[in-house]
Amino acid sequence: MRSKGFDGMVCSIAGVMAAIGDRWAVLILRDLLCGLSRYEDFRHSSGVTNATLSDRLKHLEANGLVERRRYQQKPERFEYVLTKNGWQIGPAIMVLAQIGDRLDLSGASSPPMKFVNRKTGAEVGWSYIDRSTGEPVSAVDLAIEAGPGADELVHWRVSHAKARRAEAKARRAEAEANRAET
Amino acid sequence: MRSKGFDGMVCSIAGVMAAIGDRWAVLILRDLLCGLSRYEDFRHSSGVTNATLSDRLKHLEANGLVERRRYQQKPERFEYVLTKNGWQIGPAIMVLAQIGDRLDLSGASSPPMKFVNRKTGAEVGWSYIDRSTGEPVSAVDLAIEAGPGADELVHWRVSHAKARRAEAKARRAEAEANRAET
DNA sequence: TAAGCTAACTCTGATTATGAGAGTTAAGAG
DNA sequence: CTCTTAACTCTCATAATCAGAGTTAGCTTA
Repeated sequence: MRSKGFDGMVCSIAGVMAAIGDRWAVLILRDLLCGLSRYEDFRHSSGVTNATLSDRLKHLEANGLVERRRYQQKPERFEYVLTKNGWQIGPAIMVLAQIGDRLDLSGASSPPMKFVNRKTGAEVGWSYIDRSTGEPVSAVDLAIEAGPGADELVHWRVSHAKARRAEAKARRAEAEANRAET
Repeated sequence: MRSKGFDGMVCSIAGVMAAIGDRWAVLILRDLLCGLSRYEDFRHSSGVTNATLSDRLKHLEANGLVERRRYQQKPERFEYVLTKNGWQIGPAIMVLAQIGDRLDLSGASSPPMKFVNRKTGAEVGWSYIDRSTGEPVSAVDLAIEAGPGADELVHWRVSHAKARRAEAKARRAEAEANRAET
């Protein structure tokens, strides 16, 4: 894992990606969320190689997302379980799965996995919501702003993006004008 | 990108991760969602190196998430914008950001970015919802099942996970019994 | 007219990660 | 005494990444 450049970034997204590690780790997390817990489970489930799996488990452990613990002595055997923090990654995996289904990237013609309410059996999805009212919010109404923890780069990103959108709008207006002229 | 093993997997999560590419691509996607669009924007924003950025943009384009287009001639200059499919990745990035904030992985003491409703200014979050009723669903009620597109491996994963949970339960019961004995 | 500058790259060479698979350890099973 | 299982570690060839230099084409400033 070449995390150079990811360390020291002020960005929640970069932070989570660094904590996870790479795409193999995402598959391990998927398996952990399903309920798998052993080295050989992960190997069988995702086809990851020994060196990579071993490394990724250590990384997840070092980042507090996974806990390694002995489940038997004689011979010693270990399993891996999600920590409290590790469970927090769940929603990201679920959203990823549903995006994959929608964009038809699963490799199958219909969803290989589904998420259900274990009490009612109903299918579960997700939605943007207004944090104060709890009302659903449409994707088109979503805007990104600098938060209280923003550093200079984040401010640059947000304001520069605004400028880019303005430029694009101006170009569209000009193109429109040119078309009207002819 | 060593995508060996990711090709041919029947898994929506692996599919999206393969389409995205790696964590640098996630940062590029973040920037695109913010509104940045040019090569130098991405470089400045994420600190990615030339070779990697160039490669990642090509990969995203090849996977239909990003479109490269000329925005001026003399000299020729290009920009990158999200395609319709590319916009679908948005929720994943947002969820990732909010997880990072909650786990305090942003590198700052408070969120560097926030998501708001551009109409009302209210902060936007997300929630699990029941797909038929639209009611919110609690994370503890969420269960993963094999879907209609599941192949043998997915079925194995789901049923094996169930077995693992049963084993863990039995071990806990035994440990409980031992403790009661003494 | 020449030297700088900008945007969007490509190229190079040293370093680091990955994939495939063989080997290790410790214990129980046949 | 050999086989099997679980959880790894080791090796080596190959592929990806980093840092930074170079390229191209048309401005712009002196």
